[in-house]
Amino acid sequence: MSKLQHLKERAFQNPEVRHEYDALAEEFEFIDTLLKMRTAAGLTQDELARRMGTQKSNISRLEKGGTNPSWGTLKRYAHACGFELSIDFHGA
Amino acid sequence: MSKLQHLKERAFQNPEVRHEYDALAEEFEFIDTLLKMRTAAGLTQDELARRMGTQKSNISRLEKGGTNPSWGTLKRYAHACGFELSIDFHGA
DNA sequence: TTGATTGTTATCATATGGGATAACTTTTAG
DNA sequence: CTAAAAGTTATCCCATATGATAACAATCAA
Repeated sequence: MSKLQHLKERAFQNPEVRHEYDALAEEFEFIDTLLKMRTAAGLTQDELARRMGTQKSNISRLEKGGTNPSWGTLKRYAHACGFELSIDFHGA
Repeated sequence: MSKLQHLKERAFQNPEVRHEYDALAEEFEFIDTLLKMRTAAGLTQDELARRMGTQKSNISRLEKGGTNPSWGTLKRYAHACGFELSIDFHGA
């Protein structure tokens, strides 16, 4: 195992660290999903914004993370990219 | 085809009607997902509310629909039920 | 029936999501 | 290099999601 791996494991012993890490990982994945949709649709932020009836700055804000978008906003984002969105839950 | 089916098809010619219908269907499915999580966890609204650090009245409001909850709220709901939540998109 | 549990509704206060605008930085094409 | 396109950041404003409390209705067991 690499030294880095070792440090990581040690750090993960701390629940605070672990939780923070997981939260970040989730957010990355979340943003990645948005970006995948937009790039799959071949749209710029500006074009997407227009389709959603909003401004590119707001799209950027969304895609930079750190916010807590509503389900409605996410659906509109998806629709503007030509997709449907669904939630599903799975055992923790 | 039943008379009812026939009426339905006629009504669906109207895009307004169609859209409204789809929106309702989506919301039903959405609420159903929430309910499925809570019942799977065997929780009452009150118990769930306590786990989420809120009130049962707010849970009821959520589950009655007509609102536009944030992604964060949905995740907290799921977590309180012992689930993880994920979004995925699929071709319209 | 009656009481307890569960869910609903109404209402208020507050935090924040999201719209709008403008200036700025980064990236890309010529 | 330079101009245009794409993305970012800051700010203001408003609508509304959500917390809190309380009274009410519905369900269910004893």
